[in-house]
Amino acid sequence: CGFCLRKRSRRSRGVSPSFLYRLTTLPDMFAALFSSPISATLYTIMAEKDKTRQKLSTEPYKGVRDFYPAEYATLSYIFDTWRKTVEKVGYVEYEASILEPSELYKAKGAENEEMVNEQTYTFVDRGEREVTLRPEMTPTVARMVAAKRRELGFPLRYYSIPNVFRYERPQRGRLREHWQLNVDLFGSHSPYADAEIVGVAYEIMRAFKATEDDFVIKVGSRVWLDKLAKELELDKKREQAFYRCLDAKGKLDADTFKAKLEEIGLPSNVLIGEPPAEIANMIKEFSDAGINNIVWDPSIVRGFAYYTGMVFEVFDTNPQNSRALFGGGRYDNLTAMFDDEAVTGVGFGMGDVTMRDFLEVRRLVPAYVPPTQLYIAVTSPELAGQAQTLAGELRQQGVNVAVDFGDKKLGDQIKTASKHSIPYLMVVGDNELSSGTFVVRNLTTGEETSLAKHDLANFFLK
RNA sequence: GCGGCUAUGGUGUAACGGUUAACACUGGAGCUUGUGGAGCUCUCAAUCCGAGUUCGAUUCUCGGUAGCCGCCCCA
Repeated sequence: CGFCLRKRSRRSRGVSPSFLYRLTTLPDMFAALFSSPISATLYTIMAEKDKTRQKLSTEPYKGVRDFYPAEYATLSYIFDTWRKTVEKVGYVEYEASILEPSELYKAKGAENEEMVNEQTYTFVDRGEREVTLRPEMTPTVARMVAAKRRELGFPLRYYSIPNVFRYERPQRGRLREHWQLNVDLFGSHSPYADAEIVGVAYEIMRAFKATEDDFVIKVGSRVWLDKLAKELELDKKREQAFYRCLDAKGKLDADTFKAKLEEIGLPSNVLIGEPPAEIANMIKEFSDAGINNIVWDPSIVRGFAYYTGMVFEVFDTNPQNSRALFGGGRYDNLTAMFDDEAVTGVGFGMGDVTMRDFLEVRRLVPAYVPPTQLYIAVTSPELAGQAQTLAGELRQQGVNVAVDFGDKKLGDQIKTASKHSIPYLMVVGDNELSSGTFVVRNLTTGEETSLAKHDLANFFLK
């Protein structure tokens, strides 16, 4: 009854049941066969076998990413650009564990508790402690600053590139794990501190080779909004509805936005007004310095977060991606839950995912070049040892060299080098070893350079 | 948490409900005794999971799961 098993067998040899069925027109016979004890037993055995053969999925966990070298190089490029830019302005890097006690995120009230329960990775450890994978870095850095407030020295310029986790449904630009540059300037109320942070955001965009036309930084003010709310005599509920409406503004067309405002009982011209003097001054100074894509926009609120002063968001000017790339602002009471004396701060955070999307759309991601500079192909396995020795000498002189073991055909070895995007190839065989002259080939251009052994390292180090 | 679309080898695609699930690329072996992207030969490899309808399901229905897109949320 081979065909009983056909469906389960890996390679079907023989006749299919449906084909036989059409020939025979004897369904009863097959019904009998299928229900026979022997075939039923065999079927069960095969099914069991299939189960034990089941392989693990190669998919990464939901909402997280694997980074193969080329992708990791892009991530590293983003990190390097971040680091280079903020360190130029005096920011220094800190790090902490991804594990935090859950209280850290729940402390601010029931609303936060709900967020922790529903949108974080939280578990109980063996010591009955409730632990959360950090969903953001700000509480951590607030804790660190509060812990050593008296010895740190202000103004304090800190940055970090932590991976952060959130438990929610992945979608475009939002995964369950991402890396987030956090830049914070603690301990100064100066409007120049606000300006420095906005300026760093600007410089980061420029460091990624974005032009001023590619993005715009919109600056708003919670102080301005609070004053407005007071003038309009908004209660807490209407104020929240107002902010929510402002937050959604980017997604709405002008008429829908006006309608929403009217729903709350606000005039449609409610957002017309002059910026606070410090912000007007900041924008003017940027403009004087030749930077013209930083503008006043009172509709910027940055959600219901802890911001208390200047707030800003960086927008992609591409109409197809009109969402905010990232943003930040001033907060005044961040360390309040640890310490009586508040430490003020201004800062921002930006994620690697949105940054990568931005760069990809604008073709600003640099081409992948592996750290390996040279691949040595070997004409026979017997010469592998000598090739290793030569490679060792080159490494001593600072060249990154990978060596083939010579157990594949020369052509295939070259293919491997090419597949790995290694820029240069060199063949080591009897001829080269006896003559002491080696040919280095550029695998992109095909250009070959003949070099004596003692000139090899120089070729790569120049 | 809610909604829409999708799900076939590693990748990209194909298959009126009916023959052994096809093709290309990729991987492996070779044709080729030391020089890559070519050609040829051989080869590995798949219908997301579970029910249902049917003589028969990759195909139709339902449920689950996953991916993408949107909503909610966005610290």
